[in-house]
Amino acid sequence: MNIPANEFFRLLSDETRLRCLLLMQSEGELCVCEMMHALDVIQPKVSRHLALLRDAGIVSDRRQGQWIYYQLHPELPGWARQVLMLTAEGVVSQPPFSDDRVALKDMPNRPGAACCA
Amino acid sequence: MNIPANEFFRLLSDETRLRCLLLMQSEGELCVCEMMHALDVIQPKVSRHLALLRDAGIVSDRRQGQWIYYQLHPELPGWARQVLMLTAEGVVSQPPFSDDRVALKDMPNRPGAACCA
DNA sequence: TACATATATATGGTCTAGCGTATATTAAAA
DNA sequence: TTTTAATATACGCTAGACCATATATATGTA
Repeated sequence: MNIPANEFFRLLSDETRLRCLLLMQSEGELCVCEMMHALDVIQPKVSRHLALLRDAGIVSDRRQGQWIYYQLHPELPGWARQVLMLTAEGVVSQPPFSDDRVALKDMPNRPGAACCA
Repeated sequence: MNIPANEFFRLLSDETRLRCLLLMQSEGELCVCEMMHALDVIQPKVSRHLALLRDAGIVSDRRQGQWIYYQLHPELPGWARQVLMLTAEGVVSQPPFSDDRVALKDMPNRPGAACCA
């Protein structure tokens, strides 16, 4: 990816997208239904935002059965990845980000990745 | 300042604002006319964007005579300042950011700060 | 095949960000 | 005090972002 810096930041400027990104940053690969549950957000909303991140090359996706898993794109430029790391360090202990990780852990029947990936 | 992370990124998502911020990051305090010249952008545009950054606590301003100098806010949270540093490292060698520094150096009659601050 | 689950996309609407132009404000200079 | 320079703000406009609802697609299961 070679997204302009301001475009990268534009994609981080939406709270839903930022929550998804920081959650992937800390938890690794996640499917749509996991993010729906963690953020308590309806499905089309999560999907739409993930599609924007995918189209920009910020995340990559992979289908496994009926689920589609997203993760930070492995080829994300170093500075962009570090921006996400630093941001995570700066805000993970604050809501809503802190709550998202808790809600994810509490999710019943999490699909495969968590147990048999 | 205690701006939410996504709001911080929203403010970095405009190219004009990001150019101003990265220029302040590398050059320190700058007045409006210096940024106008460096970015080749009309005055109300620069002013308006700087006002948004000031209102959010990302930059601070100081009047000296007829000029108003802006700089990254001294109390910017560590993670936010580091995000700017990393971004600068990642993109300063690319246009338009690279050109901005050159254009600033070439500016004739730069006001006080550069010579007698 | 028919149905259920997971995910994606299309649609129409509202709200806001950014723009250029015009004007107001403030300070220095004449 | 008039004028000039630097900066700030107001205004009307347009384009795009985001939303919820509805629907389409793809996979697994009965």
